[in-house]
Amino acid sequence: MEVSSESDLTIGQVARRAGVHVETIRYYERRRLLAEPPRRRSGYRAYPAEAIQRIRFIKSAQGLGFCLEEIAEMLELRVTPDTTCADVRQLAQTRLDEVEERIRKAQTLKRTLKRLIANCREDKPLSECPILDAMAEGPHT
Amino acid sequence: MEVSSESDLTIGQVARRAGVHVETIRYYERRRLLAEPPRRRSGYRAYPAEAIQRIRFIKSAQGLGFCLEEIAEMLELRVTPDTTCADVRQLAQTRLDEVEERIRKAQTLKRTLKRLIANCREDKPLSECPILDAMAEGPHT
DNA sequence: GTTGACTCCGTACTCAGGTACGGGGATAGT
DNA sequence: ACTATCCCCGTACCTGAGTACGGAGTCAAC
Repeated sequence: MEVSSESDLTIGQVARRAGVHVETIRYYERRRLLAEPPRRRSGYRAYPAEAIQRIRFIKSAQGLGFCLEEIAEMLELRVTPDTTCADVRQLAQTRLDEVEERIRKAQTLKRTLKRLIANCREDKPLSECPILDAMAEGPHT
Repeated sequence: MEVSSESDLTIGQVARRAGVHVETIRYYERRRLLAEPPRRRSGYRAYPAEAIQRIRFIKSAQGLGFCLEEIAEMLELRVTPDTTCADVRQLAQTRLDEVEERIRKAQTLKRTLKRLIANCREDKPLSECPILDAMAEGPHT
């Protein structure tokens, strides 16, 4: 943890290096995902280099399907004494369960769509279209 | 198509039978998914029984992953002369492609989460938590 | 010493698919 | 006749994750 104020970054520099927009950083600050950084006398935010890592962490966790609130929770955990790996694992497990559920639902959907499309190979008039018929019938399985 | 005005339904009756809220029906009307129904002298909407089927169609198509705009498009097709089953099939195929893509992405995600959780079986301190470490690293594969 | 790029701030807007609110008239049951 | 429920309408609000706007101050380069 270096404290040199020479190497501090502006919000724009952080944004470019982390691959996000300036507004996104301010948004994360509002959402308490990023601490309020110290300011220069001009009022400009002065970020330490670690800010970039933290934003990458956030983006990365988003890529794993976590929402910002959950990410905030993980970042909290990280500074709360006496929490263990198991607490984080619990969050990840919940996410995994949800992802598996999403996959199951999507696969049901896929089968239904495939079946409908397969039944619809000819240039029938719409009045006989099996896809429209199926949708007129209620829930799919 | 019966035109008996005796058997017309109020918006609340349609809503209950179709399993949606009254406001949802008004919303669909605004979104042009449902035609404006005739009114009684009181101003109350008077729906024919077919309205229920149409709403079920919408809900059913939503369950297949179609958004309201796409559903509106399908409902349009249904009354446009010279469209065939093939036009509807095209819409369904696009939806299928998207669903398959979603599944692929979710499966990658699932594998990543599983791997992370598996590496995290012990009650390590957070400082060594492989999940947090992984998220600090950037995009996942 | 001036231009152009950057930063500040608060607020409002985006998308989708609804849901909620509130004041007023209509209708049905008793 | 009274009450409970239903319906009318327009408008505002919700979630999530940002994006956009706009006027004012600041910083760096030439």
